[in-house]
Amino acid sequence: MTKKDSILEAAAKLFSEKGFRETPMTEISRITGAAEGTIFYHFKNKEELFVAILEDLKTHIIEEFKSYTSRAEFKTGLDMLEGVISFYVYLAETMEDRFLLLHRHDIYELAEVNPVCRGHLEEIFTYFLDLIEQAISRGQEDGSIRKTDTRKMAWIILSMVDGLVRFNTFRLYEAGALYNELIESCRRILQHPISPKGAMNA
Amino acid sequence: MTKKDSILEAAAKLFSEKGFRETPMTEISRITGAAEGTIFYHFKNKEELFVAILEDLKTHIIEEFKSYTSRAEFKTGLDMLEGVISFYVYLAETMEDRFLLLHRHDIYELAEVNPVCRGHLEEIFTYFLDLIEQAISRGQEDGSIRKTDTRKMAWIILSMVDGLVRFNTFRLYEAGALYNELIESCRRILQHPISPKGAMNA
DNA sequence: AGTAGTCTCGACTGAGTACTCAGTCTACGA
DNA sequence: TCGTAGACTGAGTACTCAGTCGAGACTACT
Repeated sequence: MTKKDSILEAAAKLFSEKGFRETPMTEISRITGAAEGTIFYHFKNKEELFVAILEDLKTHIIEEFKSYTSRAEFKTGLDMLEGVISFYVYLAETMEDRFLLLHRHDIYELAEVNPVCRGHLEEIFTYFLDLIEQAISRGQEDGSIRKTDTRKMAWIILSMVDGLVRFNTFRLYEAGALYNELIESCRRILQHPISPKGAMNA
Repeated sequence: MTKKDSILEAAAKLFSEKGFRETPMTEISRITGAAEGTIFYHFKNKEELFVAILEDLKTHIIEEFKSYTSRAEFKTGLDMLEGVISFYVYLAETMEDRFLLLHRHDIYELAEVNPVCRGHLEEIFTYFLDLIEQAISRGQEDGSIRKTDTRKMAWIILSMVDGLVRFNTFRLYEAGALYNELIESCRRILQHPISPKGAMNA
């Protein structure tokens, strides 16, 4: 692993755990064994290092989702939705440290003044939303999901899932224990209301 | 208004807008007109000032909710739930600046090392959860809400509402536009599934 | 007027902090 | 063997910030 990579790795961990402002460059230097000058040799300043980390995270998350959706097979749109949600929860658990970055305020503050940062952030959320919307549309076609404004519903679902992940991250509640309720709730929000089984044709 | 009060007010605004670490004491001093020494006369250190602000926020939020629930009249548990949610959204909008404090990471980090801070934070969330749970229980008694684990459902509802408020705060989406969908979704999650109208007796 | 307690002031301290820069090291081609 | 380009170094710089301190103002009571 190159010095640059180890700087990225260590900084990602520290920025997630402690925050951007709270992480001194000296600590990144200490942990990686790279001199402080080396960090500034590779990254113009601290902010640019942060944005580089965010870009990596974006690429990684999107790749993970692409790999998942390409290998999974969904019978219905509702199945797809459940799959996507459970993969979101799974990913948030397995890469909790890096997901945490998305729940820090740092990133949203920087996004307000740094268009590159904002771009990456929007790409991540747009990707999630598109995926959810895609599942909803498909479900509306095959009859597994009732007719609604797909974008708005996608926002509602994402809010719920991400809100839960966030409570979990902050140790206010263990999201794992609510997983079944989460899926069940999504189903109730989107399914046809009439009967528990047997889809109604559109 | 006393110097102490104006310090509390200005610091609350700054901590919410810019964050704890990002707000220098000199700025609080500059805005209030109080000397730096005065701030440290009233508050032992920056952290104690932060906790004092959180305590005020807690008291204020809980009072607002108490006042609301005491003057509102709900026909059913489901009505009460809708009322509580809409009041949450309303409060998050009208006191957006102070609500923002609850969506910053600062507070959760401090809560991990400062038990007083943690106490206040838990009190706020416990209050919300209890209120939602109370509405659900009442709804289960009067038949407007189906039988489920009330605490778990309260978490789900809170996640959804708070997740949406958070997206709104971070300017990723305007929550107002999703208000109807939010209420509708809660209703779908909690109502009996069989028919759109006419409650089923327990 | 005298005094004690409360409150306010702001220059000052010293511990950090991001970033710089002059120079070293290493690999490799001529 | 030498020249050179790129990776790397770490002491140094300029600056920020939480917190201190000694002095003085205001108030209330004797």
